[in-house]
Amino acid sequence: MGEKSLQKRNYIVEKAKEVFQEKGYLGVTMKDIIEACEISRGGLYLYFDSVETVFKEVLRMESEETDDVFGPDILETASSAEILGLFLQEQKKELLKKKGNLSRAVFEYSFKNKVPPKENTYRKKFDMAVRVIEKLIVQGIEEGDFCCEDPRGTARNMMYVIEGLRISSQTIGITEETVNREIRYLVRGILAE
Amino acid sequence: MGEKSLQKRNYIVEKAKEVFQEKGYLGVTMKDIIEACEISRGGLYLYFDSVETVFKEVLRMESEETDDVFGPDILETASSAEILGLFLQEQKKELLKKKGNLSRAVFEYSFKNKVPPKENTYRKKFDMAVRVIEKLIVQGIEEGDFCCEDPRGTARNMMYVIEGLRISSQTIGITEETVNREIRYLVRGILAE
Amino acid sequence: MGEKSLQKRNYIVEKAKEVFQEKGYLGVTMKDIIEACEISRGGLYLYFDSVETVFKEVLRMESEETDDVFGPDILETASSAEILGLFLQEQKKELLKKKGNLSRAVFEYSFKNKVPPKENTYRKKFDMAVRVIEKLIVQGIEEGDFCCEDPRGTARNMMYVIEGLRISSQTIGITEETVNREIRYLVRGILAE
Amino acid sequence: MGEKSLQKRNYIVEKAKEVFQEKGYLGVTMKDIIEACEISRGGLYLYFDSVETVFKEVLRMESEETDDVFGPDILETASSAEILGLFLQEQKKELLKKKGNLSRAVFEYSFKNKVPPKENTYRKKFDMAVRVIEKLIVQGIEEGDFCCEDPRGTARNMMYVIEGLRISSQTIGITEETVNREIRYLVRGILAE
DNA sequence: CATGAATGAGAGTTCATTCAT
DNA sequence: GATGAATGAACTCTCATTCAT
Repeated sequence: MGEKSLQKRNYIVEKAKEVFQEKGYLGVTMKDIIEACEISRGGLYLYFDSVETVFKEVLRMESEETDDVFGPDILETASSAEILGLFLQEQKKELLKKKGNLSRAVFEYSFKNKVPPKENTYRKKFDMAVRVIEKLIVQGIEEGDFCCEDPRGTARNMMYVIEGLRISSQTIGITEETVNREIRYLVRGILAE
Repeated sequence: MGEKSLQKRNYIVEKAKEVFQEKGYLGVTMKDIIEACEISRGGLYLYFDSVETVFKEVLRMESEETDDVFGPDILETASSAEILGLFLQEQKKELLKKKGNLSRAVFEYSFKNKVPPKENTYRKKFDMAVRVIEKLIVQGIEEGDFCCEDPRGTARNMMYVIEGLRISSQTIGITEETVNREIRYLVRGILAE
Repeated sequence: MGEKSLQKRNYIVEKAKEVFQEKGYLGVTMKDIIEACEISRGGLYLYFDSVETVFKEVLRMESEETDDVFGPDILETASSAEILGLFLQEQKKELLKKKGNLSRAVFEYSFKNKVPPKENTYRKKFDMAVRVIEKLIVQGIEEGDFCCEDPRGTARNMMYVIEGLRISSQTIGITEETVNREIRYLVRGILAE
Repeated sequence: MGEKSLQKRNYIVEKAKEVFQEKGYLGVTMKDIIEACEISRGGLYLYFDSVETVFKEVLRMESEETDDVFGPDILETASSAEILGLFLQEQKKELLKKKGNLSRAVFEYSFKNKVPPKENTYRKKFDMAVRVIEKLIVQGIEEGDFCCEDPRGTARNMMYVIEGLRISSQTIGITEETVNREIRYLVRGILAE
């Protein structure tokens, strides 16, 4: 595949991503993608042979793009407590955003395709986040900001709360105030008095 | 509709429920339900005019059936701490069970049909559970078993963790040990030392 | 079939007639008739085994009812010219009426079922009308009101104009003024100067 | 849509026209058209999304094709009386023909879809015909062949007779002799003695 | 007689997928 | 590479007709 084709492939993935953000995963048809891309039916099949293939690629690109949330500057200058605060704000922003939210699509895809843990990028992200939080808590304790007996358990707990908020925002709906309250609750639990 | 047809209607709902448990909501066709019920095309349409109508009825029946988790005996004899423990075990059992789990279907349905909070039975269940937990915590404090500064916040936190576990069990997959660990973490947070 | 049943049968025909007047013939289903009659599905089949059977009966009853347009009083006291005038007014009223008009149904039925002339009640009515008009013209000539070289041809011409107006009122739509104008034209053609 | 598809589209319209001529409008299904065209289900939907759309197109093409009945040669050399005679013969031929007659379909379509006069092509054709006949009568009077006090009324009368004959040929059935007789009657009415 | 539940054929419509150009 | 016409399977929904009660 030449460079031209690669560009087109990426273009398709970009456009398809918008469709998945809009409509979820189940319910998205090849036709939807074709129309979003304004290409021909056959054209899409040159690059992808099913909605699933496109979606997997969307996920792959997504995970490539979202590697570094925090720039090196922040990591050096800010305290762990501050970084954890930023991290949680980031999570809040993501789970509340209406447009450009792949959550629903990811959920729907996960429901249908039970992926073994090893290849489950969603799971990897979860575990990674737990480790990051844990590390921040440990550092925070050293820095005297936090106080916590079970950093790993607390980190996991935080992530499950975030997952709970994420799914709730897609189902029963939640307000920003609700998220703020939950985050405050989480942080209060580890603050050194 | 006579009593006979009411029986049949219930029969259809029962069978359809199994289908939704098996396949979720999106992706279930009238044909799936027809085959599960072993009735004719037209036969199903006598009772329900769309998959959605059937599903709503499944939910309605479900909510009717699951009213009283705790018998009066338990409520009188057990301590609040014990009841909360039972409640959490109940949640664990439900969110871990492979067969007979409507979670996926409910999620998929919620994604597609954003229901206003007032009519959202899923939300009502959530809020009800928060209130129940809060009350148990307060009583537990009085009974000297628990110690907690913000019973309502804690109750909400517990429910978001449970929601997080529920969605995780449907997506990344979780083991019973994981759930146990999270529940222990939650309980430890309110135990009086 | 007892008297009771006969009553019910007639009731069905009455109600079905309203349906045919409303919706034509093609497009009317057994269900439509059942709903109009507020009887059971099986109930209708006890009396009629198809929409066509019902419609034939509607036509039969219709032709029985519409025998004598003119009372004996009128026939004795009025002049032929006056009677012809009344007859044409009658035709006008019928072809213009919105509700209670079987024309469309009769047309649709005739299209589908080419009936041999002998049994074609619609045709019989046409021929009968031609004869009546012819007779009136002949009498009108004797009475000195009309002047016409070919009474039968004129009578036929009048009926074809009326048929033309009838179908036009069902397709392109016509106003009462249009019908008046045509009738005046027809009458002027036979008036003695 | 490229030229190729335009050809196919026209092909479909041609074949569908035959179906409508055969079976009328109501009662024609997409399947009928599909089978007549020997194409696939989906194939038809590429071009038309309902029976009605196809039928409208049939009518549109029909009206495009039947613009000029009379060549310029005839119009220059023949007398008005002769042209009127030709016109009436043309009408006769059309209303009597068994195959290739869209009348029934047009009637059925008109019954179902009351079209406002402005857009009603069937009505336009009627009005156009009235004007043509009127003009011929006026010219015929000038040429000394005709004698008529109310050319427009007469023209309208002729057209209503023709409409009457047309619907009669589809319902009660008429012979060529009947049509000839009526035409003779009409012409005799305007011939100068 | 009367009911209405049940059946299955058939109509409409959409879409994934292929393939000649 | 790219197009879009073509196919047929699958889905939704309606109705004529039957039949046990």
